[in-house]
Amino acid sequence: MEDSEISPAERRRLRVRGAILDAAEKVFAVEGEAGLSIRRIADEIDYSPAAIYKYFSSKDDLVDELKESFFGRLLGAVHEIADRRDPFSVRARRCMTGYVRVAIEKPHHYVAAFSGVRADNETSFDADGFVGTNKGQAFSVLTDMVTEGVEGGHFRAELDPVNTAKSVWASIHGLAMMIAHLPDFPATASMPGGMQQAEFIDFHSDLIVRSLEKTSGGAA
Amino acid sequence: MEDSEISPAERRRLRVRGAILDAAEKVFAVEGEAGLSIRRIADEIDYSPAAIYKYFSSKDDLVDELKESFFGRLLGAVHEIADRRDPFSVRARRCMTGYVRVAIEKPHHYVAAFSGVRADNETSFDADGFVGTNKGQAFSVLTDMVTEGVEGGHFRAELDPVNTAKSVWASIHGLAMMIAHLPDFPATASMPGGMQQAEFIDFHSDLIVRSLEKTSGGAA
DNA sequence: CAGCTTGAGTGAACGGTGTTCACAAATTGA
DNA sequence: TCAATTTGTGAACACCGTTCACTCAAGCTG
Repeated sequence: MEDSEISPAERRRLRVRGAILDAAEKVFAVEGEAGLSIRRIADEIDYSPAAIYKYFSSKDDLVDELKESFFGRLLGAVHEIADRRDPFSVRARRCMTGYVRVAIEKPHHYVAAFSGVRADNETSFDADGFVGTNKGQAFSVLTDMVTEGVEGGHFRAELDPVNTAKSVWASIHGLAMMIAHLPDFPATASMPGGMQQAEFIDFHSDLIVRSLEKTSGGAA
Repeated sequence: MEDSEISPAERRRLRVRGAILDAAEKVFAVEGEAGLSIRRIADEIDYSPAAIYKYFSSKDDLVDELKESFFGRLLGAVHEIADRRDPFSVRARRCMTGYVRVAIEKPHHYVAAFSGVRADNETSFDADGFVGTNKGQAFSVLTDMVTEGVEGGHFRAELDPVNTAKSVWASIHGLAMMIAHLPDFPATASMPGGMQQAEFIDFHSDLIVRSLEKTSGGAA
């Protein structure tokens, strides 16, 4: 076995590190970044607050790892959908609905994943290191999909894949954010014609795809 | 003059209150909610931190007032556009581009206006007090526009105004949020075919309107 | 085994936050 | 002028992220 290179000490270290992340994840999922404090994590895992700094250089560092791992899962879900052998039109829709669905499973994660970008570093959209990011990859999945749609003749030929993908991303991002902030955004019981959440996500995705398709004219 | 009901004392009080809000606004616009602290405001206006609590019951209260007043300006701008006598198709597009344009003039305000909703109270989308809110009014402007589009025969007849307006709002909200978080979201110099910001907002709005229109098929 | 080095873990502290509270000062009304 | 109400304050409380000198146990080396 080649993995015997990791010593018991390292294994112990990794276990404690994991415990920190687990505790943080649990609090973060329920109460968001606001409810998460170093002292709280330390309390949860029966360590002193200062101990955490042996494993993470700052709270931001710790939270960034939570965000990245969440975005990794989100990316995985979208990739899994995009790689299926469904007809293009259903695949395209499912990419969007899937994105929103997974994103709002952990609203605090999704919101935080975008909110924190500014303070971090100058995460320009096109800066180096974006393409390698989970976020960057999620974007390239979209770009590929639009490209395929244009080349396959499903989408209008004049659509530039990069800009179109950005627009699509913005639209589904908007819905995800809306639901994350106003949990019952779609289902407004008091308003007539309100939809359930899943139904509305389909509706929204359908509108987006329609805006790209060659022929969107109704029947007849 | 009937406004002589306000005594000099009240006028003084209002002036101090205004000074607090002004100082807060100035800091908030540049550094966002993170950079805003009661002590900082107090410093700026040469008062003690505790004094502020004679005018606002909490920091959240103070910030809420900033957000509401910003959203009021945003609402005013959209209304102003919606009430113009332009042809419907340009008015519809301008509503969206205008919304995004004004929203991203104060990115911190716009982001905060949505972020804080959750903690506040249970601001369900359809709860009482939403229609009276600036946010609620901004939404009804959109609903009216979609209704007009459907009734005027510009939009597909099967579109439900309420759900459609929500979808449209989500899409433009998404772009506004994207730009607020990633300031150079549209203009990716390193990627070929990148657009400038204003150009991209037009592009995005156009896609949205196209998804609603009866005939979106390309030429010929 | 002794001795030394390395790293984990800690308690106390620093500077920061929002907020409260008893108290002083000033302004108002009678 | 005197009482009452309001405005403003300084000190404190409880929290926050973070640092630092310190202890102590584990691991390696001779």
